[in-house]
Amino acid sequence: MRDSEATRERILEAAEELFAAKGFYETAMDEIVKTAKISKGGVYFHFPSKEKLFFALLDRLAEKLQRAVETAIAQRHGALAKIEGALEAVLKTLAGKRRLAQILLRQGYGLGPDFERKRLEIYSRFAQVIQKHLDEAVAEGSIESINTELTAYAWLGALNELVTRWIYTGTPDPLKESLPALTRLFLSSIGAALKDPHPAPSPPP
Amino acid sequence: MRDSEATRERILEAAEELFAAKGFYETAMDEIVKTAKISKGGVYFHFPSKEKLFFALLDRLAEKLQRAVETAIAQRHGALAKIEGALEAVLKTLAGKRRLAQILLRQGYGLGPDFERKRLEIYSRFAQVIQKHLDEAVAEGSIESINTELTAYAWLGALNELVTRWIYTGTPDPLKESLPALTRLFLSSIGAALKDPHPAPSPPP
Amino acid sequence: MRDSEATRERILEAAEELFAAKGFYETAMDEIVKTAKISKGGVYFHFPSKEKLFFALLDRLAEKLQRAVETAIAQRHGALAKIEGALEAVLKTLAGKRRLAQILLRQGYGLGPDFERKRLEIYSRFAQVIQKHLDEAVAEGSIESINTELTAYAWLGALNELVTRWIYTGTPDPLKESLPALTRLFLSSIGAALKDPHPAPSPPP
Amino acid sequence: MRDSEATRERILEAAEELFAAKGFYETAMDEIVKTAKISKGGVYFHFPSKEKLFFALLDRLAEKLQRAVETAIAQRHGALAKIEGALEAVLKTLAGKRRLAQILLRQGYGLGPDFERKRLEIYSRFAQVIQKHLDEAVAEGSIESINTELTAYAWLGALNELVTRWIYTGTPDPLKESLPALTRLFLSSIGAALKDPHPAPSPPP
DNA sequence: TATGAATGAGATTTCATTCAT
DNA sequence: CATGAATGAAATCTCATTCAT
Repeated sequence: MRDSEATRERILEAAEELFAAKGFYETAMDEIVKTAKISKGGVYFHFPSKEKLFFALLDRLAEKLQRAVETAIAQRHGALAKIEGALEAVLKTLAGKRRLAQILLRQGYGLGPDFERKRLEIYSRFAQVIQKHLDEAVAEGSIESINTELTAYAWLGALNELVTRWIYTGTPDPLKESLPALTRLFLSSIGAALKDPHPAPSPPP
Repeated sequence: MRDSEATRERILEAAEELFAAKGFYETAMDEIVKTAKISKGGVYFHFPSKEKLFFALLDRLAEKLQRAVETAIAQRHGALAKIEGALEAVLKTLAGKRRLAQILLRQGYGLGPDFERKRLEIYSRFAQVIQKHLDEAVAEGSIESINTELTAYAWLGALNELVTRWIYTGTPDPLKESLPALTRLFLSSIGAALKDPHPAPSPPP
Repeated sequence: MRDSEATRERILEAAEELFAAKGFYETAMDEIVKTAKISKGGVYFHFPSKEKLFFALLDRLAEKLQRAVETAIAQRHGALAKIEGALEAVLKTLAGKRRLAQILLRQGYGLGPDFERKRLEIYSRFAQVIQKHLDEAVAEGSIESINTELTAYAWLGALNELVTRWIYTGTPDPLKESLPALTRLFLSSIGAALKDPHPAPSPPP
Repeated sequence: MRDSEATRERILEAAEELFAAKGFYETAMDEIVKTAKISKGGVYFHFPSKEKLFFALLDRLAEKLQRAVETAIAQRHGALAKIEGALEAVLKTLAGKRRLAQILLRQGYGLGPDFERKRLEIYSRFAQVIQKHLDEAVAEGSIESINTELTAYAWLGALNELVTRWIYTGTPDPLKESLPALTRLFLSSIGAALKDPHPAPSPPP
């Protein structure tokens, strides 16, 4: 049982590496088999098909990201602060894990309806988290009433595009350079102002 | 000579239809051949490979969209108004041409580095148009100074995600429902207000 | 494991038969697949390409012939006798194995530079055996000093042409008729006399 | 009519260049068309098929070589001298025309029975010339009675192999280095001695 | 005579998946 | 649980040849 899980993990690890680098179609099962140092039959024992393996990977990565976001959110108070925290968590996590970002944001597109459906499902989960906190911010009176669903997806798409550019072109640096600008952009878009993230040290009494 | 161009057109037409519906990898050259009512060799006479055919298609569609945007922009005056016009033009064009939108926004992702490079190149063209007008708006004093490049890509990404959802889920309706909300979102994000097309009842004096 | 080797053998057998009869280009992988009673993928599991399969075959046949020659040489004593023995062994082996001869001597010509390189490599191996024994004969004083390298290749070429004619025209019969004449020709060419295996009636005193 | 012949010549020239460099199968009609700066239909107007074009080329080249040989032979007197002259002529001609040699000696092998038949036919023509003069030498009493047919083909084969090596490996230089050794080898093989090719100037009376 | 777009059969190769061991 | 040889459908691409202009 323990061994089996380790094998499964090795397969997912190999698949992550290869899918991230070359995409779903350009990655052959043979390569995964070789990279994971397992046999063909071994892979098919753990995953019934290449597609299912890809989906399992997607779920795993989405969960990872979701956990990072949830942790960040839990540590802050106030809807707007939570939103800022989530944004920061997403960028930090994706910036640190190129492979994760590549698969979650770019792979699985244009691979036919099944893949698209899966991607929409994953994005929905994130969109709902964002939307929930936006709704709370509205309820709190922190921001004006807006179309929170549309806003959530717009943010997701913007993030996706920008992270993709970081991945492929290397610029601008996600955290140091863009995070404040992006946060400001997002908050502006809902009519809120950025709480000074680096407040000057208050003078001693 | 005239006929030759017609054949080329027929191939592109068939490719557009099939790639949009099933994606690059799930579309076989045989199907394009059958749909275009041409022979296999005929396709390869006009396009040296499946990939090159796909890229030619991408270019053609990008041009179409670009022309629509440019026309819309030319008819308006003032940077902000041009931006609103472009947004409307993009949404109108994409909403009316599902296939165009699908290929430009969703296909060609996760198909390996070559495809991604092509996509980045096309998006750059649009981003530059947006950025140029944002820069003008800043210069005019219509909006505050912001990171216009980041904003341009963020908008593109947001548009992409929202249009994708329209395509796959059918809701919300791009023009009637979302255009005002989206325009407001975008303009808010740069600290500008929507020129009230649907004036709210004016408050009592 | 054992079975795998048998399959490989079956493929080589089929390839030998077909390449010999029709040449490299005129033989389709489909035919090899059918003849070997294996699947297409099966062939490609054992040989990465048609060309590699052909080369593997060439090596195998060259080895076979080389073994026959070496055995014949080992059984004789004296450089000249060894040369005669080798000649006889080559003719006997090739005469008995038309397919082997056809592939080794005629196929793989005019198939492009890669093929020619391979052929030159194989011929070199044989030329070196001949040359070595010619050098020994010179050292022994059995024959005068000559350009042994050139002689080795000349003999190979002569053999090639004659065997080819036997193969295609059926005449003259390689062993019964030509062996003595050819041996005499070769030995004459290096200034040595045939050790009379068929003594002419001795002249009257 | 005049133009037509020039076109035909251009096609043959292009075909010669390409077939020599890459072989029959590796040369596409498209390449010939491009090199000859003519259209597809143009080639097919002059030659009914690729195979026929190749054969026409073979014939043309064989004729060229034959003429060189015949000229050389006509200038000498005595069967043995004629043989020496022919040998020299062949080597000189082939050494000066790599492409000619490549096609005549190496291309058209292993391309299936039709090609082999053609090659045998061409070689026969040369063999007959050699044999005729060998027979004359025997009749003259210049050499002992031998199997002249076998000898003719053996020589042809030897020449073929050696010229091939010159072509592909560049060594040894055909004329300067090998001609004397080869001539000696050939003459030895029929029991004749080389007539000093560079006689010391006879002293004045 | 010449053009070149079009044909279409056929070639090699790939690869997800299976299954006897 | 794991192995890896084998399958076979399908994919992309080639290329000699034709024919309307």
